[in-house]
Amino acid sequence: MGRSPCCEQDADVKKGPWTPEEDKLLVDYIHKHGHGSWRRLPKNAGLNRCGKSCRLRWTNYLRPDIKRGDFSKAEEDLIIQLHATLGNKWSSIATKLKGRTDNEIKNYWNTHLRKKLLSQGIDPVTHRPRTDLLAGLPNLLAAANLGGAATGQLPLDINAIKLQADAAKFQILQGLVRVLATATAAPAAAPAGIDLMTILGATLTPNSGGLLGQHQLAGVDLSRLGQYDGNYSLPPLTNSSQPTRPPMSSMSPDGLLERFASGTGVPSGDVLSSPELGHGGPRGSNITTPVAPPPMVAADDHQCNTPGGMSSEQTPASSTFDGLASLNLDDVDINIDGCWTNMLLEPPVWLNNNNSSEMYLP
DNA sequence: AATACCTACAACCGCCTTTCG
DNA sequence: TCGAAAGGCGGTTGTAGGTAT
Repeated sequence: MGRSPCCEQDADVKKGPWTPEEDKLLVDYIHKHGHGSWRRLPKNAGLNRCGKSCRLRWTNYLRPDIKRGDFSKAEEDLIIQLHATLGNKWSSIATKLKGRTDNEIKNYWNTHLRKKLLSQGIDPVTHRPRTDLLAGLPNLLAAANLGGAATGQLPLDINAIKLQADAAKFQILQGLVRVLATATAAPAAAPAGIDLMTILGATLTPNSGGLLGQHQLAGVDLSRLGQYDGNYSLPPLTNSSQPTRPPMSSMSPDGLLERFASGTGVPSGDVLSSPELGHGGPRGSNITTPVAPPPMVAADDHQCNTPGGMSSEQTPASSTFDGLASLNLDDVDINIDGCWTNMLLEPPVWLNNNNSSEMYLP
């Protein structure tokens, strides 16, 4: 227990990238003698390296059966599938991918697959749709409002905070948009996933100190709620199968978020102006909000009400800002001069096929 | 052209488990 | 049975090359 590093006793061993000469010495020695004891190998092979370093160099790079080059789609899918069941057990995953090393798979995961999943709105840790987008809302809104407070005591760059809050709000809004958009089509396909309605319900219901006023339920056909099976999943963020729309970057989420945060509700057809927070999007950019999905779960769902807004789904490995850079904002279906109907090309069937106006608040 | 920033990946570090005398 | 040595694993860091400003 508490063993010292294997090479600590020899401070002169070389570290850093291997040279071709060192590689040759190592390969030649192993071909002749096998690796035997890794600790004794460097001395026997004439290498000024730690045995552990030799082992890693051999197993991760020099071994003849290592397959190099890009990962195929099949390999990608297999890694994702295995990671979903095994977690970060890279060595176990590597045993299923012939010729790939655990280190290579781990690196590929961290540099490619993790980002890929994030861009699709999937938590790479849980392999389930991300919930932290909504969970972080209260704190981020608080940060955004710092600029309006006459505190003046903190030596913080308020503009920087605003920028951060703006960026986060865009992402949060994306999450809301996707939740709302998904809710319209979800009954057709409802694979296992998080309970988004639970999240929205707990987040938005007035009883839970949420964001929306109770009266917003008026006009919603609650009898159709049975169509919701509690397992809506998020669609990929970069779904661009819909007609071209103005880029999201041309509108501001401030108004919408402010309304959500205030608990005053958003009347149907209500055109929200942006500058509530004083640093919003372009002047005159308006958005019209559809009704949020009705709260399905009562305020006794404490998951989203805990201090700090952390849900049990959230992990340190996926912060609110993760994947922000890779998000394709231009694919978010929000129209600056119209309403969100463009993003809801399909009728809101889960509420009422005959009268889409029920999607809007009175 | 110079610099800053980003990305990918090889390599290292430290802890845990297994093996062996 | 115990403890040290060795191997293995996952997380993290360093760096080279590419790209943007």
